[in-house]
Parts: sequence; C-alpha cells; structure tokens
Amino acid sequence: MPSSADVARLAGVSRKTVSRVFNEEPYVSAEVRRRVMDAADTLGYRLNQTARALASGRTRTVGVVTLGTPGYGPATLLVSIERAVRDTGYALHVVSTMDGDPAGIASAVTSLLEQGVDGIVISEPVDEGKAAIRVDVPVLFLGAPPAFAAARTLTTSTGSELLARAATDHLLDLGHATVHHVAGPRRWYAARDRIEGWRAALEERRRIVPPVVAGDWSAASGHAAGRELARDDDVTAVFAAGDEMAIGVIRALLEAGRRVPEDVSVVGLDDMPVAAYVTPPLTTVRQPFDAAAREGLKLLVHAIENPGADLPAATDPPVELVVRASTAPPPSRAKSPSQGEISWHTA
Amino acid sequence: MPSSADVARLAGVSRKTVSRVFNEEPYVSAEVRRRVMDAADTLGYRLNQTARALASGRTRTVGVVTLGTPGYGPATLLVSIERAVRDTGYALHVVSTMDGDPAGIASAVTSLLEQGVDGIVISEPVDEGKAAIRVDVPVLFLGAPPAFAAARTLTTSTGSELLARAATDHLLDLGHATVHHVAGPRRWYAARDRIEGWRAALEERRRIVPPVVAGDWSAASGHAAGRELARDDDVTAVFAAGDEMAIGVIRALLEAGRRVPEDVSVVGLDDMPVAAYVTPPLTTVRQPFDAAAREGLKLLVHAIENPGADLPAATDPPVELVVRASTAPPPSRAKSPSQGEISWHTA
DNA sequence: CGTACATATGACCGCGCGGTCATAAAGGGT
DNA sequence: ACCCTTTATGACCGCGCGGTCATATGTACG
Repeated sequence: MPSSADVARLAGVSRKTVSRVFNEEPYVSAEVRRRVMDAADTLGYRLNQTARALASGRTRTVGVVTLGTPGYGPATLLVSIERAVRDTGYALHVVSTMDGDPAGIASAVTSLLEQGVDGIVISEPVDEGKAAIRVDVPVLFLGAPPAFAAARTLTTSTGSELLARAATDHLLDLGHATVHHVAGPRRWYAARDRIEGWRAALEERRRIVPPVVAGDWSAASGHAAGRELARDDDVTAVFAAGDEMAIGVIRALLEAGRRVPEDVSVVGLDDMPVAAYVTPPLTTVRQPFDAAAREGLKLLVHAIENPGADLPAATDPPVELVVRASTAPPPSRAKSPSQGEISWHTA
Repeated sequence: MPSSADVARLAGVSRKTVSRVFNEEPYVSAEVRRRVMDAADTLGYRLNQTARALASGRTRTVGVVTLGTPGYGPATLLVSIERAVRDTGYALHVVSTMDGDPAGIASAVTSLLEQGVDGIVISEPVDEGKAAIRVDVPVLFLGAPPAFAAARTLTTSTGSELLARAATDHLLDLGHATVHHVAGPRRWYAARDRIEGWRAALEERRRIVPPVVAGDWSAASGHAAGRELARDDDVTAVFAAGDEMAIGVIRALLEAGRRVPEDVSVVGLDDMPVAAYVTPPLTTVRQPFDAAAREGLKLLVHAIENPGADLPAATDPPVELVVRASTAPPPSRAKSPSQGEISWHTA
C-alpha cells in the first residue's frame, strides 16, 4: 500500500502538499496538483481513511443500530438509510441487535462509539433505546415522536400517527361503525404511535374504541389476531399496523368464511411491494421510508457539522393512502352471508 | 475522550500495560489488571478502534456491497450478513450501489478499501461485480457459483441451482408435462443459476423446455409475466424465481380467470414470511439466507486470518421445499374451466 | 525601491494505539 | 552464591495522515 509519502517522493513535493491536493485545500498550483495526481495514479495510491480519522478526529462515518428482525419494515428502512447516508458522503457502520434484548442496544451503541462514528441512527426505536441518549455524539431516533428529543438527540418521525389516522379515517368514511386495530409490540414507538392515531381518529368521531389486538408485526401474528377477530360477527373493519399482519388477518378471515372486503374490510400500513398483488389487493398506507431516512440524515449531518447550532425544522412526510380492493362499505345490517364469488380488483 | 495514557496515569502503570490488559496479553498480574480496569471504569475509557487500526494495520471490519434494491432477497440477505458478521466479532461497513450501474460496484469497493476493511462481501453478485476481483483483500461472492472463484476470491452459493431443481421437480412429480419459468434479470448469477437448475430438471426427464419469461424480481414484473403466460392454455405449471414474482404471477392468472392451483400450479422461491398467508398459500423453496451468510463469513474470516491457507470446504445448504396450496396435479386433459370455488388450504 | 499582501510550499508535531526490545523482579536448580 | 528461566513492566518507535506555523515566491501599491 503506497502512502502519501511515496506519492510525494515521486511527485517531487512534500507530503503536506499531497495532503493539500487530496483535501482540495487552496494554494496548490495547477501544475503541482497534476504532478501529484499523476504520481498517485501510477502508484495506485488510495487515501487511508483510518489514518485520516486518527489525525483529524473525525471519521465521516455514521453508525446505525437496527433490530435484527427479518420483518419488512426494519429491513427496508435499513436500505433507505444506507442510501441516505451515502448521499451525504458519509460511510455507514451497521450493528444489529436482537429485538427485545435490553442490553443489546446499549452494547451496540458502545461498539459504534469505539468505531469512532460521528453520529448514530437508532432505526425503529424501542423503549430500550433510551439508553443511547447519554452519549457524546448526535443520535437520531428514526421513527420516534419529536417529544422524545433531548439534548444532542434528534428524531424523525415516519408520521406513524398520521398514517394510522388516515387508515382509520378511510374505514370510517366508508361507513364502518368502528375499526378494530391489530397492533405491533408496545415496546416499539411505531406501534404506540399507530395506536394513538387510530384511537384519536375514533374518538374524534365519538366511536367505540375496541380493545387492541396485539401482534408482533409478523404475518403469523396477524393470522392469530384475525382468528380472534373472526369470532366476533360485529367486526367489519380492521386496521393492521403492518402489511404483513394485514395479510395474515385477511387469510384468517377468509379461512373463517368471511369475505374480504364484502364482510370485513382490512387496511394495512407499509405498502410493501406485494401488497398490490395479493388477493384481494391490499388497501394500505404507504410508509415513507426514503423520505424519513433522508430527512433524518439531513438533521444528523447538520448536528454533526454544526454542533450547537439550531436544527432545521423537520417536515412531516406526506401521507399516502393507497386504496385497493380490501376495503368496502360495511355489509348491510341484514346479515346475508351470501357465499358469492370474490371480486377481483386490479391494483 | 480519555486515552490509554490517562488510564495508565491513574492506575500508576505504563501505557503499554494498559494496552496489555485490553488486548488480554499474558504477563499481567491480577492486581495490576484490576487497577487498570478500575481506572478505565472511573474514566469511562473506551478503546479507540481507529488508533488501534492504524497501529496494527487491521481494522477487524468487513465491508459489504449490496444492491440498493428494495426487493425481499437482498434486504433479507443483508440482515443475515449483519448477524453473521457480528457473530465473528468483526464490524460491518455497508455500501450500496444501484442495480445495473456498471461503475457502481467498482466505486463501492474502492470506498470500502479506503475505509480499510479486512475483507469484502459482494451480496448477490451481478456481472458487474467481476471488477472486484482484483483487490488486495479477500472477497466473498455471496451467491455466486463456486466456478467463479479465483485467487483471493471466495464464493458461497445459496444453492440456487438446487433450489430451482427442487421447485421444478416438485411440479413434474405432480404430473405436469412441463414447467414454465419466470426468471430474474440475467445479469444476476442467482437468476442464471435458477434458469440452469430449472432447465436441467426438465432435460433430465426429456421434457420440452419452454422459453424463459423475463422478470426483474418485482411482483409487478411477475404480474406482467403472468398475463403473458395466461394467454397460453397449455401452461399448467409455473416456477417463478422469486416469491414476489410468484405472487404477481398468481394474481395475473386469477385475473385472467385461471384458478390456482386447479388450472395452473405456481411455485415460488424464497419462502418470504407472507408466503404462507397469501391466497392461495404459496408453495415455495426456502432460501437459506442465514446459512449461506454464516458459511460465507466463516470462509471470509478464515481467509483474512490465515492468508494463503487452504479453505475449508463449503457445504451446500439444505434444500427445503415448502409445499402449500398453490400447486396441484394438472387439470385432466378434458379442459373443463369449471368456475368452482377456490379452496382454502391452511399453511 | 521598499513595504504590504496574496500565493504557494515545506518542516515538524502529534493523534492513540500496538510492537519490539530492554529490563526488573521472582523463583528453581546446582 | 551462581546462572537461568519465567514473569511482569516500561521506554520508545512508528502507523499515515491533518494542522500549525514558518518560509519562499510572486504582485501591486505608494
């Protein structure tokens, strides 16, 4: 591995001048710059970021703590974060931690700090993540409500509460008396926010707020929840906090002989790519992963590069309800369980 | 940030002794070790990995190049890789590159090398990835056939060819005359391997090999492929190279009035979590992401830590066909497009 | 012609750690 | 008492770079 000293020797300049060229500092003549670049080229020189980090005290790296769960949300958010980080010019360290391990997030944060990251992203924060608050670099809670913010702590919401409201309102607008909710684990901020949004939408119209059915984001847990809901004939509308759970709910309802959407309407949240192609095509609210990640990283990088400065105001990402074929007006009160054929709507 | 010098001073020992304690080197008395640990504790000392890397020349970090596509496969594989890397004690750098950008992989690899990674994983290699062969650290092509291996280049297969054979054999065993294939982009090794496996299974039984229908892994492309296949009444069995495409295919068939599985059987590949809960539940072949990632990282770490040594032989991950309700024997030759009701099978 | 200032380059230090080698202290055998 | 080994510790260098400050070379102005 050639070092900048090798390049300097070949170019006939000092090491510092090579450093100037690669850092695009001023006061380097065009001719010297060319000589240096040529020398670097013939030697195959690459800047050693490790040494640079040690010397400068900054790594231009952000670390992300992600839940090592296989669900659609976290995995997709990770990809979005990666893109957003790359766009800022920073490099990305990833550490996962098992969902539910209380010490996991703390140790993940420690390991990131040892790596010298300039900032930390907690993707899909859960309660255990609060441990990360007391560190000496900016921390972004991606997916936590702004109220969570503290010193050196940033948040970007994916707008969970608004998304949940939109889903619930859609069902109420269709004429359903109330909406049942299949939620994610309460340790997750996203799950709590969605419960809040759903509850607020119901209370605003003075509707009965049925008990929350607990899930764990998985299709299997949605299926279990659906079986429970299928026992109650009064259930005509279900809002599941994630598309995977929604798909499980629908399956359970169909297995119980309920038609979707004729007997029961189901709304998901995510708009995962297959949502448009399952049967029936799923009405859902798109989750703005890319927008939230970009917005959050803008904040984080700002906090890194302008310590102490005010943060630009975060804008809530747009709410996008995608109406497909899993929702319809409630059945008329005269319950005719007509076993008619299921209608296929295009996405 | 306290340094090891601060700890040394407080503990009344030399800096090198602190280093010995933290690297678990021998020849440190229990009493000194305790003094050092206590001092480190009260100071809140953390090892500076950047300095350590500069001094030792090794970062204990591996980099992964992933396609920045939102599909199920790459995203899930990334999570599996993260876990596998963490288990080895290495840290993880992630760089994504847009699928199809020819310069993307090369620049991603360069940026990882600048970060000083000890090894590189190319996740889901495509043709453009060959550029990564000529680097000075071990490279693992996760998902490429072993034949691809070169100097300092390792591969772990996810067993795509075998998985495709299993899917195709399953359909042939059910009595289908032949099997149509909806493939991924040919630039992907995984897509080509699956085509090979499918073709081999057909040729082994001397069946007609129909033309490949091209997709791009997305459910939308599967839907388009399904519409094309639905025009041909002779199509009774379809193997889609990914679950998302399979779901799209099924949707298109249903929209065209074909029943699944009564008229047409469809097999996917992945076994994504929702596969068991779509309608009809999808017969598919599980993709062994975790096993492949673990196996691959074992190889990579071995290559990093024992340069020049022989590599342990890689074992093919097990093939796991999950039979659900999207496959059945072909309809009897007397084509009765009976519009009977769809039967719901449990997962 | 000299002074002031922008421009262009280099000498040198230190970031925080691991590695090498020297050395001090403590047994163990003769 | 002697040497030899094992155990335990420290002095010192350098990894490759950025930062600071001094210095050399123009360039414009009075």
